[in-house]
Amino acid sequence: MTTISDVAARANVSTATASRALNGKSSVDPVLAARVVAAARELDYRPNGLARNLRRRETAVLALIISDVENPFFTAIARGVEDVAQAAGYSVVLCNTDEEAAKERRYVEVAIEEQMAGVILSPTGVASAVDLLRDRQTPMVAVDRPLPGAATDTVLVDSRQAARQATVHLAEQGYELIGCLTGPSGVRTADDRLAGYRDGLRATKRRSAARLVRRTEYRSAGAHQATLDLLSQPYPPDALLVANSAMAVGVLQALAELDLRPGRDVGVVAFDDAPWAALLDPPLTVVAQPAYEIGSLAAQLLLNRLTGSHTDPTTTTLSAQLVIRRSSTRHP
Amino acid sequence: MTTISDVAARANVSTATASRALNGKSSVDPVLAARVVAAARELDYRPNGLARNLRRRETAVLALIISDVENPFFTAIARGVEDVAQAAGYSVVLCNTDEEAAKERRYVEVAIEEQMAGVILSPTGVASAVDLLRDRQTPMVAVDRPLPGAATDTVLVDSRQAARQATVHLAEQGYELIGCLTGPSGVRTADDRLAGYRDGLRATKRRSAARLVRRTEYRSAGAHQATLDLLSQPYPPDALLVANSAMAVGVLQALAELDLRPGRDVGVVAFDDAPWAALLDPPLTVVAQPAYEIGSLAAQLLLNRLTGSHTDPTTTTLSAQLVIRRSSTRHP
DNA sequence: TTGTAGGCGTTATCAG
DNA sequence: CTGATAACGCCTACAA
Repeated sequence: MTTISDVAARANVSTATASRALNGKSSVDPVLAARVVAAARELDYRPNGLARNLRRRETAVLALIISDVENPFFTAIARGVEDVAQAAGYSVVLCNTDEEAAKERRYVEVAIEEQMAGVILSPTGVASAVDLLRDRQTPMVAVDRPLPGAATDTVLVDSRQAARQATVHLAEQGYELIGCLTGPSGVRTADDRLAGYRDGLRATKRRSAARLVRRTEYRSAGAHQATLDLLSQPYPPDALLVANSAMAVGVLQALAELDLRPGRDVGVVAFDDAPWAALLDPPLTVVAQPAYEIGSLAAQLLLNRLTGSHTDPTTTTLSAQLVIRRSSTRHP
Repeated sequence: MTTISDVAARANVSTATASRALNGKSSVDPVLAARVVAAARELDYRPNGLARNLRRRETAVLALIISDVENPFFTAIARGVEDVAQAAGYSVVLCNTDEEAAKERRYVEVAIEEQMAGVILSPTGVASAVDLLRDRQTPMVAVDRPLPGAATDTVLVDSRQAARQATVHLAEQGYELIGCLTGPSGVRTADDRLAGYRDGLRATKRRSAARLVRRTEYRSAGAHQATLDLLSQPYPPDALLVANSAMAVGVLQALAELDLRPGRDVGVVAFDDAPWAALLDPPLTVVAQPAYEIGSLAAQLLLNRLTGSHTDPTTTTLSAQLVIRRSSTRHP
């Protein structure tokens, strides 16, 4: 490994001058600077980031800790984060928690130990991991889900309002027994979507019934089973509000197996506008969340903190958009 | 920031002993060890990974450099990598190149500068970035696409054979003018799929015609346009082989706009078995690639190198599976 | 403008 | 088994 002192030696200068020349910081005699740059090129010198960061006590790396790399909602967030971070010279490390508090904690520890500059995370719920960051005053932004103690910049989507709107929409289409399939209890977005669903029922003078609600993990398999379960009841729901797109896959599979057609037999609205939603027959009505914007905004907030802004933490709530397609209208 | 010497001081031992106790390496008097551990806990000590890695000259982080975080094929690879890496105590950094050689190079440089333990990448084609790794002898595994010079462990899928098989399948279903939509020239998987398509035509005594082939980037928008283009010709194709699932979205959109029904009007087979493929009407025939296995195998190979295996580089070619659904059969 | 020298936090070496 | 001490590679006072 060639080090800066190799470069310095070859250029016949001190390591200090070499460092200065390479970083373009303080003023260096152009002649010497040229010699240094030439030497560096000849030796194919690459700075050792570890040493540099150890010295500078910071790393130009941001951690983005999310609960599912395979969920398009989160990968869209990742793009938003990455575009902004890149532009500012930061790299982004994507970490996958699988909704497990233990993994989240582990990744937070990694972020701390590697002295990463900041963390963007969608908290799994339990606050434990976050306290570590708070204690160390590592800049942090919460996305998608708020943090309990919440002296933290946060970017959310108004899930509850969106769920309410979707539910009202289903009611207006004439569906009577509207069911809801949401994520695990304790996961804030799942709770919010359920609350919004109940708001919607109330607004349209419907009674909410526990038998119309199922909670599973935010994945296809659970939703599939839950749907079969819901629809095998005596008075099954004639519409479903589904809390994310992975679950929607399971729901639609189940409906197909039961030979029920979305829209005609069972109204369906799902969160997240996946690229394939419009391809289905009938096309799937969705609640489109501004995922890319969440990511880019979160990154922007984090960068502001990194450059020393000491304003009070803000919470931004973006709104989602109901995109009505035919899975939620009474047409056959 | 509390350092190891704080811990040592509080436990009344030297930093050396503290380090040993904390790492459980060499044998330490149980009494002292206990004091150290207690002190560390009381001070909420977190080791500084930078310093440790600088000293150890290695980092327990692997870089996974892929061309598109939003492509389910790559996220599935990521899971495979992550599961294996995690189990071995490594963290995984996911980097997104957007198929741009410049970004690839940048991430490779980051990986080198941060002294990451190894790199798994799906090369964009140009070899430049890879040479950096070779020169430094950073352990590396190529996935999905081979490397030119190729003294490197590689995990591939037999795209060509799979494309051939898919094409033959379409021919056997009675489609006469089979077209092909593939990725950019120079991207190996795109070239292979095209070659396999031509193999398939040849095997079924069909002539290949340039007018039945379109190449665009591996994304939905380009495929959409290309499909409109292909089908607006005098003698349009009656079947299409599509090189990935993002492109399939664009193709299916275009078909819907033209009021053409997959299977009946235009046979369609696409690479990658996305979770939604079976939900479409008609369900989409796909070439399922073993993405998770690619990732886990690649990670395993990399870990072997890290632990000092000096065997010759291997190239593993996994096979893909044609999953026949109704988009490629003549039923209406 | 340049060079010298010290330290970032850890771990490895080598005496004791 | 323990403790000084010397690196790891880089950056930055400080002095020249």
